[in-house]
Amino acid sequence: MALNFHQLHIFYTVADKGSFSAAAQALFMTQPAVTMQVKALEEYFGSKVFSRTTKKIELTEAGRALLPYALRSIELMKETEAGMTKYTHMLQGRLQLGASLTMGEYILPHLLGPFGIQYPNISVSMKVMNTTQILEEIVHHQLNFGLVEAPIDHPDVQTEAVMKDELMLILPTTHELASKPFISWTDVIAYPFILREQGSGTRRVMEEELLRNGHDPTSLNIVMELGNTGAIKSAVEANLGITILSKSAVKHELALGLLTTKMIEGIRFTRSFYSIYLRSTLLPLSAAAFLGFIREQDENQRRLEHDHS
Amino acid sequence: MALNFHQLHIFYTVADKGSFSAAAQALFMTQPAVTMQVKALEEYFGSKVFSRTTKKIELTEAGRALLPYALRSIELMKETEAGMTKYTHMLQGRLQLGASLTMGEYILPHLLGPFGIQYPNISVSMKVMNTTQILEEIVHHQLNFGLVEAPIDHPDVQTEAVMKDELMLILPTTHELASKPFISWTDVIAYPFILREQGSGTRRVMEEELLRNGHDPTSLNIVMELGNTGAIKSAVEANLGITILSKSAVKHELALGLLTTKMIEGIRFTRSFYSIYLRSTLLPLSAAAFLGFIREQDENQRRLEHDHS
DNA sequence: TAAAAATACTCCATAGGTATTTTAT
DNA sequence: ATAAAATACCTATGGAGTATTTTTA
Repeated sequence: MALNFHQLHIFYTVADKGSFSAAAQALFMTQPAVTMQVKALEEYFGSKVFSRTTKKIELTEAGRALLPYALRSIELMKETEAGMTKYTHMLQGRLQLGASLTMGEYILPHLLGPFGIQYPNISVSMKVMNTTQILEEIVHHQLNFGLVEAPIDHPDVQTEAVMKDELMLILPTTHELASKPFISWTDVIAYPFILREQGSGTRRVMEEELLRNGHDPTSLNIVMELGNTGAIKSAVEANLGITILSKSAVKHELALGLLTTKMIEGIRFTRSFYSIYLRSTLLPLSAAAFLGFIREQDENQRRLEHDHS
Repeated sequence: MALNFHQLHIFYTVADKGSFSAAAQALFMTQPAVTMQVKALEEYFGSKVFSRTTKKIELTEAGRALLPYALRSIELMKETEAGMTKYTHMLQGRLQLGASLTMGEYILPHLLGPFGIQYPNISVSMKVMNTTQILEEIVHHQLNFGLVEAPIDHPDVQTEAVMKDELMLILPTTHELASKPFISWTDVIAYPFILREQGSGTRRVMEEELLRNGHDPTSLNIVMELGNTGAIKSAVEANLGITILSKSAVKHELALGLLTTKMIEGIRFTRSFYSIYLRSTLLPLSAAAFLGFIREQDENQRRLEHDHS
C-alpha cells in the first residue's frame, strides 16, 4: 500500500488524543481499526511511530518527524475541499444541521431556499435547539454542523464567525435626513416610520435590538405596518416614511440609488453568527458546501456594501 | 469514500498527460482503472473535472481549480517520504538500481556495504549498463532508480546531482608544501609520491583524471605502491611521500589534523553523479531511502570539508 | 485487576484487472 | 475507421467490524 491521507489523519488523531481508543472515538471508528492503520503506517515506513504501553503512548523520534507532515496533509485536505465547494453543485449527500432559535427562525429560511436550488441533490435536515444541545449532538456525531449565536469554547469544536448582519436606518435618497451627517434616535422618532406587522420575525428582531440598545420601540412614530419587506421598501421609496432593516435586505435598492442607509448615533445593531463543527473529523463535503455557500452570501453582501460606502 | 492522495495523483497525471490511456501507462495501471478513479473523484466533488471527447481531453473549471491542490498533495507526499527516510531503517523492500560503469565499479561498492547494514531488509539488485540503457529501463519501469555520470534531459525523468567527489593532493601537516599558497604540477612531481597498486580502481580513476587534465601520471616520482588506501594514508602521515586521494577518503585524518589537502594549480578533479528516476510515479520508499542515504553521505562529507576550510 | 492495545476472525466494499462496447473525429 | 474512453463483469485484497486475548501500571 502507498502512503495515504487516511492513515496520516488517524496517526495525527492518535498523537493528538494520546490514545488509540480516544482517537477511535473521535474518528468514529473502532479501536482495532485504528491500531491496524497505525500498524500499516509503521510497516510502510519500517519504523514504529509510537512507543506504547497500555497506559501511556508516546511519539517515537520517527513519529515526531512525521507529525508535522500529517498535520499539513490534513490542512491540505481541508483547503482542497474548501477550495472546491464552488464546483460542487451536483453534489449528493445529506446535511444534518443544528440551528439556534433565531438562526432557524429568521435567517436560515432565507438561505435554505437558494441553497436547495444550487444543490438540488443535498437533502438538508435542520433541527432547531439551543446551543448546548447543538454542541452535544455535534460532539456525538448526531449533527455534522451547527449555526449558533455565540462562539463556542470547546477543544474539539471549530468555531467560525460566518455572517454579520447589521440593521440600518433606511431612507429615500431624497429624504432630508439623508444629508445630515449624524442622526440620533430623536431624529428617527421625529419622522413617520414604517415597519412589518406585529408578530413578524423581522419586526421582533428589530424591536429586540432596539431594546438591547436602550430605546423604546413604542416611541416610534408608526404610520404604516406592512406584510412584507418588499412593500416596506416600496413605501420608503415613495417617501411615505423611513424604516430600519438589515442592510442586506435593501442591497438592490442601494445599488440603484433609490435608498440610502444611515447609522443611528450611539446604536449598533450588529451581530455575528457562528458555524460550529468537529475539528477532529473532516467536515462532510455537503457541510463544507453549505459553509462555502454561507460565506459566499456574506461576501456578496460585503462587496455590495463596499461599493456604496 | 473520502478524498485521497491516490485519486489526486491519478487526476494530476491525466491532466499532465492529456489522456487517460497515457496516464494509465505512466502510472503503470490500466485505462479503465484510471477512468474509475477519475469518476470517483468527480462523484466526490459532484462535478466533472474533465470535459472529454475521445480525441481531446480538457480540464473543466472545477478541474482547473483542483489541479494546484493535486500538485501540492503530490509534493507533500514526496516531502513526507523524503523527510522520513532517516527513520526507515527496518524498511523492507527491493531496490532495483541501474548504475553506469564508473559508478558501479568504483563508487557503489563502497556505498552498498554501509547501506546494507543500515537497511538489512532491503534487497538491492544492481545492473551495470550505459546511461541510455538505464534511461530506457527506468522509463519502462524495469528499474526504479539510476545513478549516472551526466544529467539527463527527459520530460518524464527527474535528474538530481547527488555526489560530488573531488580528488585532492594529500600531505602531512608538517610537509613543506603545506605552507605553500599555490602548488603546481611541477611541485607535485618533485616530491616522493605514494599510490595504490597498478590495476586498482582508485589508481585508475586518479590516472584517468590526471590525463583528462593533461598531465602524465608516469612523470610522478613514485616511491611506493600500497594495497589499500589506509596504508597509503599511514605512509603519508609518516612523511614517506605525498599522494592524491578523494577528499572523503581522508576525512578522519583531516579532522585529527594529521593530514592536509591542497589543490593543484590549474587542475580540477571534480565530478558530479546524478540520480535519475521517474517523475510521474512516486519513488518507491526503498529507492527514496537509498537516495536519502546517498545525500547523507554527501552531507557528512561536505560538513567535514566545511569544518576544515 | 482494570484499563488499553493487540490479535483473530469474518465480511463486505472497492480497486483493479480483462474483455467489450460506445463514441467522436 | 480508428483510437480513445466508457461499461460490464469478475476477482482479490484490505479495511472495518465483533469478539477475545494479552499486557502493564
